[in-house]
Amino acid sequence: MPELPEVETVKRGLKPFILNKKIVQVEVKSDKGFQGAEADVNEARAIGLRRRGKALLIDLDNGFTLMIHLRMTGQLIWRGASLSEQTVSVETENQFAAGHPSKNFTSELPNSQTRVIFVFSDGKLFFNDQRKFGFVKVLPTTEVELDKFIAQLGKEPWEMQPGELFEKCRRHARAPIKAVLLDQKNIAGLGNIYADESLFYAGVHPATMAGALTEEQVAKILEGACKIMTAAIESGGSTMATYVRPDGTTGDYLEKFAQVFRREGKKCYKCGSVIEKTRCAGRGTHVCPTCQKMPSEGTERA
DNA sequence: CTAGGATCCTGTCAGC
DNA sequence: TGCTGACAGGATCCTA
Repeated sequence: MPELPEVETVKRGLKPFILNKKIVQVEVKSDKGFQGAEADVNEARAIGLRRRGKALLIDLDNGFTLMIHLRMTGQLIWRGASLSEQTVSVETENQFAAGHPSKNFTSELPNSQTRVIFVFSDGKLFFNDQRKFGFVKVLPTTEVELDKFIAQLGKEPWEMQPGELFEKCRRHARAPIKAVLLDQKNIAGLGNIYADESLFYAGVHPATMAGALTEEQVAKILEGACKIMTAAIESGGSTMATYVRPDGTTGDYLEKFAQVFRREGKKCYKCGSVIEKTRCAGRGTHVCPTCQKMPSEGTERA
């Protein structure tokens, strides 16, 4: 799940716990989840946390940087002192959990999904991932911008002008607009949730060919992406606090802001029509059939 | 060059 | 209950 707002939430939430702290030891449980040399991390101090698109960057005081990508199901969980061997609740102090919401947020760690453990002097940072798509990569700080993923990344939504996104749409004129939004080379940070939500905001059907959109429509989509993601960050992205209900049961953090995502079969908040789930750009896609009109014949693509 | 599909991996859920 | 197939919030690689 982790898209831009979730990674930003991880960055902000983790900062007070690990900034200026020293990594005493790294325990790699899954080689696939750790690229680079452990020796370049041991005994290093975290001196800065940054984010580019969906990538989290932790700069160390020895000239190296940890690049962490959570992909679909990654999560970062901080447990202070001796909290790792026990279950915790939202009220527990000195803990923080964000990323893909799952029961790992509150359960004992490590568990079978733990890929890497960063041991600090006063706590542990767990990198968990149900599927092994996410990774931690150690690279020289000066080479972060040269990393293939970072180098190709499009602009952050807030730094992009509507005209630039419109130009991307013209470049990919025959692709559905949703595919254009999901391609990180065009614009950084949008994933399946925020692409669907931004398109609903703009009243644009996801299957509309990008080249058929007006500059005004593209501007509206970009405006939606910025507003929705800002609101998501302010409400805490996907953290334990937004995932665990007051009574302790776990739920869906999307309930708090999603207009269409995972709302198939339910009524549109705007017009009352039933939200539909279809497939577009190879992904599950949610639309309000009334608010997001299918373009006229010949301008669509399944 | 672009667009679209397969693919990495584990877990869950619907349907039989 | 147990099995099977579809699908899951990402990004890359391969093909046409």
